[in-house]
Amino acid sequence: MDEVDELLSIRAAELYYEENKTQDEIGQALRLTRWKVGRLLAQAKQRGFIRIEILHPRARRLPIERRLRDERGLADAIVVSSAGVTTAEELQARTAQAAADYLTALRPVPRTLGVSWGRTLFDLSQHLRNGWATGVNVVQINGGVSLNRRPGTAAATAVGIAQKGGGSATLLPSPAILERLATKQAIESDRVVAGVIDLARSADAYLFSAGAADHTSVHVESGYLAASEVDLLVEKGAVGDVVGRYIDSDGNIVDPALDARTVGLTLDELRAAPLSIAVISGPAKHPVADAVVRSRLCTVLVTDEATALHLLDG
Amino acid sequence: MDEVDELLSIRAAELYYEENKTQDEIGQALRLTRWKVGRLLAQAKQRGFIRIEILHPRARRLPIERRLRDERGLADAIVVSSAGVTTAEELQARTAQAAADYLTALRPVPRTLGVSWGRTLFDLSQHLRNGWATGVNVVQINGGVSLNRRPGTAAATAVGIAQKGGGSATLLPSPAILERLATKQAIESDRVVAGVIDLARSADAYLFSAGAADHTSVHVESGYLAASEVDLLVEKGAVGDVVGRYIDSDGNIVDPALDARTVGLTLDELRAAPLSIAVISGPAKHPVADAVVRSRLCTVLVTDEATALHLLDG
DNA sequence: GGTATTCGTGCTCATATGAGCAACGAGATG
DNA sequence: CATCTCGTTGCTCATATGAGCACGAATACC
Repeated sequence: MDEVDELLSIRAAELYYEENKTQDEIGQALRLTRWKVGRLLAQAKQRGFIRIEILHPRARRLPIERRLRDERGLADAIVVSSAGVTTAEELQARTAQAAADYLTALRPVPRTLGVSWGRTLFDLSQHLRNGWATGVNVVQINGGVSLNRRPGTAAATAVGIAQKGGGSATLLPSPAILERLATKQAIESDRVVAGVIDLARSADAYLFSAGAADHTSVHVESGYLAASEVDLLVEKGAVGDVVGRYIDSDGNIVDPALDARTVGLTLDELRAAPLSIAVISGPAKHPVADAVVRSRLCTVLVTDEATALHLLDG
Repeated sequence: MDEVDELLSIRAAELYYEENKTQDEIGQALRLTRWKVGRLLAQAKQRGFIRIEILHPRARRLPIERRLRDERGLADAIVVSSAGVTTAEELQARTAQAAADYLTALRPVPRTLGVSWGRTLFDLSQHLRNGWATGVNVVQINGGVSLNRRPGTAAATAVGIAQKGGGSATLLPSPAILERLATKQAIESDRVVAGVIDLARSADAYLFSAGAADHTSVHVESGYLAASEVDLLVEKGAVGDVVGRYIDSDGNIVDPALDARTVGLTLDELRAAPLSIAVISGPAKHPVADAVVRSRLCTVLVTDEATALHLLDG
């Protein structure tokens, strides 16, 4: 295709897409046959001169979703468009909304749903519609009594998802991380706690997010970890946490001693699940998202466009 | 249109524009008739959810061009797309290229073309192709011996346009602005200078740009005006200059005494021309562009998308 | 210099899409 | 409660578009 044709294809595209002319009319205007016009338009598209965007908070990027499924072996992928997004909150809200939509449309409806907690999942619980399901029981899969500010978001997340789904929530009455291994073992051997964890193991599906390994982490905010401890984990290769457990870029536990003091489902139990939905968005979480997908911690990923492209490029 | 339909129209748009499905296939996927799908897509478009952009340095914005013609009474308007533009130079280059294209396609070809000078027109002269016309004579319409750096761009502009158009250039051998009125009158009564100005008055078409009233002005750069003098003009309401003459937002001369010392075509002579092409781009020139169009200094405007929208909004 | 090959062109035909219309149903109105 | 009105739906038909094909010109190759 020579330069003249390139210019003509642009002129044709202007008349076609901006002026809504038919290819025949364009042909008359540019002194071309309508077949030539059709070919010019096809070339303009094929060469990437035409960009079509869907501007809507609920818009998804289906081609990227397919690439994620095909190239990264996911059972399903939901990628929200970031076109027109200005703030990080907006991106988070879009992703949470998409995850809520996915849950709502999920068939068969899980009878028991294991959930983690955190900002993203709380947001998700807020975006769910009342009656999104009829009779879904929710069980927490990792410890989560918030120590500092915003107490109860962990509980509110599980309870919210359950109530709106016409079911009830089973909370895991334990801190996320304990200071001493003996305490953790004692708690896990408690009848109630052990019962909840057993129930969590039997869930039909899991829903969780991931945290970045930095000072904004909910673990720091909630007081389970000091900022300096996170720095140490990063030095050991941590890229973020999943259900409270810090992993490196290969999805391996970074600090086994710390992990042993963490209450809840293990990562291998999560990996064994037939349906585990990860909801991860934002540039800060690109490394964790990568680790989660590579190490097959989830079968379904809900994320944003930029994160998805990061996963595909790397 | 209720919320459900809005969501459906987005789903339909995804399948239509990103997955290249037919409306019939989309109907099957979403359990709708193909007519419903067509209507949903039409609504998505009409509500502005679908954005189609043409990404190319030569792309123009025809709907904006039409609005400029219709709403601002221009004989013609060329608006280059600023999609994907990152630097000011790029925008300038696109606009200059579009003006060069316009000149090349102009029919009837002007026998004599009056030109101004400046960065924009120099850029334009560089973008013209050899042989863009056969036998166009170019005449300078305002004084333009550069005093400081980049000497000769004024001459190079006129000569370049003429040579590439198979004609010759007639230069106006005079400074743009003289220090004393008497000197200006003396120069204008010189046989050669008077002849050039007469020729300029008889040109078939004029091509000029406009300068912003700030310290980046070519007049400051060329040494005709001190930065402080420009500040003074701004205080008196100047928004920029056209062929060396400073105007306010209504297109009136800001400083008649200064204007009397400026050599070249007057603004009223320019306004009387049947074809005068202004090439103006960049955010800094929004106010001058407005003044030029409002006061009918040009019949044809070549500009960028943002400037055009500024003219239409205000 | 003749022949083969490739590419672009204009066509036919099948398909996708949009305009316009009649029938239907939900809600308003007497 | 009957009727009216308006908006929605599924349709028919006209039009716009894309796929595939045969031809001819330009280029490569023997």
